[in-house]
Amino acid sequence: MTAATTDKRRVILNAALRVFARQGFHTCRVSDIADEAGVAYGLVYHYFSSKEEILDTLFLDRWDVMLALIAETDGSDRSPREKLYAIAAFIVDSYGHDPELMKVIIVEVTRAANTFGRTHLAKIREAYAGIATIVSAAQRDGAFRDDITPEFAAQAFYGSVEQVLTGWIFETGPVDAAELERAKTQIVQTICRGLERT
Amino acid sequence: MTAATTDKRRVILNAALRVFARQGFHTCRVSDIADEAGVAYGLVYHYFSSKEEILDTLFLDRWDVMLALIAETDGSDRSPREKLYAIAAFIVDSYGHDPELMKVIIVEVTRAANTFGRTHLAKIREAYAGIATIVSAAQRDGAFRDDITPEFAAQAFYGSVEQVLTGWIFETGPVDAAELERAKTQIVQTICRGLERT
Amino acid sequence: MTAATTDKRRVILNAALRVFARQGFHTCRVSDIADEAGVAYGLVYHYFSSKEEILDTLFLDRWDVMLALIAETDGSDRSPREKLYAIAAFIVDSYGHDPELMKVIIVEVTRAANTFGRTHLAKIREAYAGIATIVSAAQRDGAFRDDITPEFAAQAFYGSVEQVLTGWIFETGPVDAAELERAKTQIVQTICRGLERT
Amino acid sequence: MTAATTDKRRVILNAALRVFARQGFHTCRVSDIADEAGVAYGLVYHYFSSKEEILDTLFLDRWDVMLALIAETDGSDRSPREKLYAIAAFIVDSYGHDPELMKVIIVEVTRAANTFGRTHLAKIREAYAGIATIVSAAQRDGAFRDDITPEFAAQAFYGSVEQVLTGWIFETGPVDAAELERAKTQIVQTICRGLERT
DNA sequence: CATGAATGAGACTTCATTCAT
DNA sequence: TATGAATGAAGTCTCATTCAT
Repeated sequence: MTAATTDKRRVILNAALRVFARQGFHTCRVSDIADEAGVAYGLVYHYFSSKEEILDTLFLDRWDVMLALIAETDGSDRSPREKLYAIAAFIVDSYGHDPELMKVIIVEVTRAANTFGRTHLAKIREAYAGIATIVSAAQRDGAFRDDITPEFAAQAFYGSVEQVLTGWIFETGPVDAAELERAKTQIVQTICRGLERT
Repeated sequence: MTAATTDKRRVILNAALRVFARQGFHTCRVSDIADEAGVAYGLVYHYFSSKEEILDTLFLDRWDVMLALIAETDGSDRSPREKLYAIAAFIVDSYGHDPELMKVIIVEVTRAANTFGRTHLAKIREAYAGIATIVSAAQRDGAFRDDITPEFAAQAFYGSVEQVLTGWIFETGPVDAAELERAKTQIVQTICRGLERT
Repeated sequence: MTAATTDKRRVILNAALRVFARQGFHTCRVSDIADEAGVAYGLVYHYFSSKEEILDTLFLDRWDVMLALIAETDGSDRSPREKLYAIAAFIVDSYGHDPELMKVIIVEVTRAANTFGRTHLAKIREAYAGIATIVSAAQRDGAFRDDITPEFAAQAFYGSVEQVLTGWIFETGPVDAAELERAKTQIVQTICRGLERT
Repeated sequence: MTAATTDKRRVILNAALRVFARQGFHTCRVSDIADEAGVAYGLVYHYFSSKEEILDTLFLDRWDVMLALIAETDGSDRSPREKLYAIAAFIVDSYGHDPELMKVIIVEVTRAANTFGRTHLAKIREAYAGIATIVSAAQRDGAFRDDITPEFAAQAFYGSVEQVLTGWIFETGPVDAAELERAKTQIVQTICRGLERT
């Protein structure tokens, strides 16, 4: 029996993810999480101080990985288009790999502006800022036009990506690999063509 | 005393809008709405069958206007870029006119996918479909390239607009007229350049 | 147009009867009565001071007729068995004639001991007392044995009658005339045979 | 400290019984039950899903004992009169032992035809049917006449018993043992004499 | 670590009654 | 008489969190 199997904290976190994805954060009860995890009610409070903290943990764990990816991409010497592709690919593949996690992050955090979005606004804006930095550099390099502000460009890029994921989230069936690839290409095509100097 | 002043239904609706914008739908109580409207608790239930129905009303009243605008735009003989500009302008100006209403619609409905977004999914998708129709026609006319699907183009366009509004919603101060104009232009610039055949 | 047709008080009373019979006193709303009567909400309060007073009126109007019948029967020179038959017949025929009224009286008043039964306890007991008086007289005459107290005899008699009506009330279909007759006979047969000196 | 003292479910059930008997089911609040039990409000809902379920439990627990008694009596080889005496004695003694419980069962369930009586109609009718079975057998044996249907006989018998208890329920003082005995005898005397072949 | 009983504040909704017109 | 908008008290049920074992 490995540590991963018995690490109750992890078990609870995974259970919470499934429950949040299925029922929504506000609609589910802490007992639903405990039931899904197969642990006693009170144990949830042994590992987390509140229901909210569980969601915070799920969000931050993943979001920080993305921020790191953006920072790393920004620092690399790829072309602007390749950089944006890398970011789009990361988000899209995240969905492909763990749709439930991305559903929870988008539906319950980044788009839940009155609750968690508020709490994590700074963190969320870091991502936009990172993308804007890439655009800004591309404008200095002459690769991108400068009639579009980097901030707006970042919003258009991130907004497009999130909208595509939102569409998938509310479709019934799973999304196949081909569709994931197509999405990455189309997002970058559309936005970069709109940004690039011809 | 005009009808508008005494129409309690309207008074309640306006009060609810302010309360939803300020506190959020889930966080506010029906009594907050009654207090804000200056009416008795029970009167809210005289005009609306539930707190939810008030939000539905606020959303549908405005959304239907937008769907009509999209349909009308689609039927007009303007260029694709002009059509998309008209839609972006409508949404952006809606925010300029009544930021609270747009905040509530975006935060509590279109982005609240687990609650009202679910209920109004079909209505929301009508908007995407309308935009896709415009793109599709532009592709047939040869104005737009056809390597981007109309559905994806609609998502990129609408996602960009909503993301811009979301940004404003969480800024502290009001948005000035110049910024509204700049947003319209930049959205259409970016997305249309990405879609147009060169 | 006759007075009976336009007497709104009567219209409301009849509507209330139907509504009480269908939905029950506690479950129905005053607005249900107004709707059924086809009058405005507030008019109900013009004629009656409360929902309760409507039920009181329905009950007392009928119950007083029964008390009069019992008193009259008691004063007549019929045999004890004929007297009890007259009372049983009156109650059973009341059901045959207006099942809704009897349903409301029994279900909402005489058997609703914690609410109206309490209010009208004295009135209800007058009926038992009247029956007991008949039994008592029969015992003095030697027609009935005296090992059963008149009070108990009255309870057995009235309890049997009410139980039979309760049975009908919760049957689905209407009760035919033959069954009404059979009930009268069987009640009087059973109880009187049990009371009569052989 | 015995289990009976600390079994909170039992404590709540007993408290509810007292509260229902005193204030009536519809008139009491769940908080009254919690207060009477000396527990927190929410604990009531930890053990019961609704106020209604508490009443159901009180009713069914006792009613099932009575149905068992009727079935057992029916199967025994006593005389019909002894059988009916056993049933009357059981119900009357139930009142002697726990008048509050019988009050609640009669007032709030068997005579509350529009609410719980409706829900438990089938259960209640089982009792009538059991009594009718006893009468029917007595008619086949020749002990009882057959000019009274078993169903009617059951109604007369049960109606008489319930009417006697209803009388006690609304008397002020407690009922002494002698009166309980007298009631059993008089019920069986009256009804059986009315049913027996002479 | 683990359990789940216990707590209690909080919110929606209902509806009898009043009242201005 | 007649209308129906307006009032507001009341009660059920939920559920995050605590705590004794």
